[in-house]
Amino acid sequence: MFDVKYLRENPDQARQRLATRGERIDLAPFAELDGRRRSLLGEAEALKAERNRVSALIGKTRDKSQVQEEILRMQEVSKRIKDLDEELKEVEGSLQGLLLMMPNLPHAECPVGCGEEDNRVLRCWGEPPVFEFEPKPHWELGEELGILDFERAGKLAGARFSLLRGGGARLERALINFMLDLHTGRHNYVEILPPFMVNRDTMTGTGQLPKFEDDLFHLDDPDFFLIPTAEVPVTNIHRDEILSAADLPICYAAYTPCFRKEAGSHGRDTRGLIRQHQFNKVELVKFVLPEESDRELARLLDDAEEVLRRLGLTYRVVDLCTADIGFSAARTFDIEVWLPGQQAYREISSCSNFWDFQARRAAIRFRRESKGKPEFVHTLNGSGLAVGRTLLAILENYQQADGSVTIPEALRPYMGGLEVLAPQG
RNA sequence: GGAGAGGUGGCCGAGUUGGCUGAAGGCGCUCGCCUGCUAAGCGAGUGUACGGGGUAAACCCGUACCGAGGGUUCGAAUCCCUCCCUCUCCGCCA
Repeated sequence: MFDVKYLRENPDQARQRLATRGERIDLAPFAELDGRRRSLLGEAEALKAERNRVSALIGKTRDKSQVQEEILRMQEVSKRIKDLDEELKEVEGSLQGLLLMMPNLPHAECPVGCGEEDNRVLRCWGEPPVFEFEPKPHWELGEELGILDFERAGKLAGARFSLLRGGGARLERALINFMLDLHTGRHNYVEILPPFMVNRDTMTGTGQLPKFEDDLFHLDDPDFFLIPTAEVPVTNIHRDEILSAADLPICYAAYTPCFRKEAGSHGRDTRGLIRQHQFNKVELVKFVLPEESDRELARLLDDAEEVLRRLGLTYRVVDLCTADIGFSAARTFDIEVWLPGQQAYREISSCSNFWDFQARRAAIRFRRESKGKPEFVHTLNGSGLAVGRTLLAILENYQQADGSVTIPEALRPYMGGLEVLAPQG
């Protein structure tokens, strides 16, 4: 969310920077509401000061008949205050609503562009494997191996669900453990296992609400949402807190399932594990000093890349342009893994720096010194990695001519020493 | 689900015949003094947000905040209502 003062003092700059996202934002309503708020506030507060003063006087007067006139006058003042407060509440509600719908400003170094085609490939790692045969897509491999069952998942739940079986289920579990062990053991993240359902405040803190409610699964009875990513509960861990600078950076790694409606992507990636209503992900989240956030993003990105390097999967890193970064992000790097079955790079991780955008919404602050003014932290997060997509990448990249799949070296300890997923596995 | 207890500042903990309590007291923390070092001791300070003033930092003024929201009242941490959360007992359950 925006700093109101920044918006008040630099409306042109804000509009220009937002325009690079492809967002045309009219700041006139903001200026209007902001002005009204301040004038209402001024009047209401002056009256309250008056009332406080007179009420104290009335309190000190034993003989209330002497202040009868003042009491009557304060009755009127209180009525006026009530009216003003109601109007103020309305104005502040509109103002807040407006601010909550505005996306973050892009980072100054974020490439300016109009769409996906303007994203910049920063680097590539590994070589796409060469096959002596026609590589299959993972859904064929998985079904032939008996480890992936989309048909029965459809019976149980519907489209965009999957069911893993035997070695497939184990591989998914192995990947989760492998990723968590790597990040907690070698990259110094603290493991978190958060709630998978959260309330509205939590969803608002990270930016999913109010704008993207349609993308979320919602429970009516208690007003809960299924998390679309661990970013949501984990970032909100420190909502409404003032941290000490000495505690920063705080780095968390969390495995959670993620639930997304995928509204608006009908017909896309309908086959296979790419786009599911429910998928597993290991997420990395950081709370850092503002001046460190660029560097911390580079580190977080490298921590996520390390998973792919250890698994021997070919990937590239893409610097998303202003038109392609998410609502809350100021800068985003995607990691895309090579999928032989589709002859394409596909996103497997998205690592973002949110600056103080989420911190403002969620009131996550820190103090440099014990007497210092609280400042907003910068929050970062990235997938490390999307587990289902990692599993499918392994299936496609490690497939053999006979339809079996070799288990990457690094995962074997997590697979009870298993080296190959063979048919009927 | 049933019965009861409770939610106050970083923490503990006063405050329920409404009024000068942003909030006693203690702990913690910060600065200064003292001290051979440490500890103890002494003194001072120690919330946040918003609005206004100040070129600005400092600072000053005002308003709000005692789980959340509403009500009563000239005035509410204190009274009333609704909700949320925590704890205890019973039931149920992994």
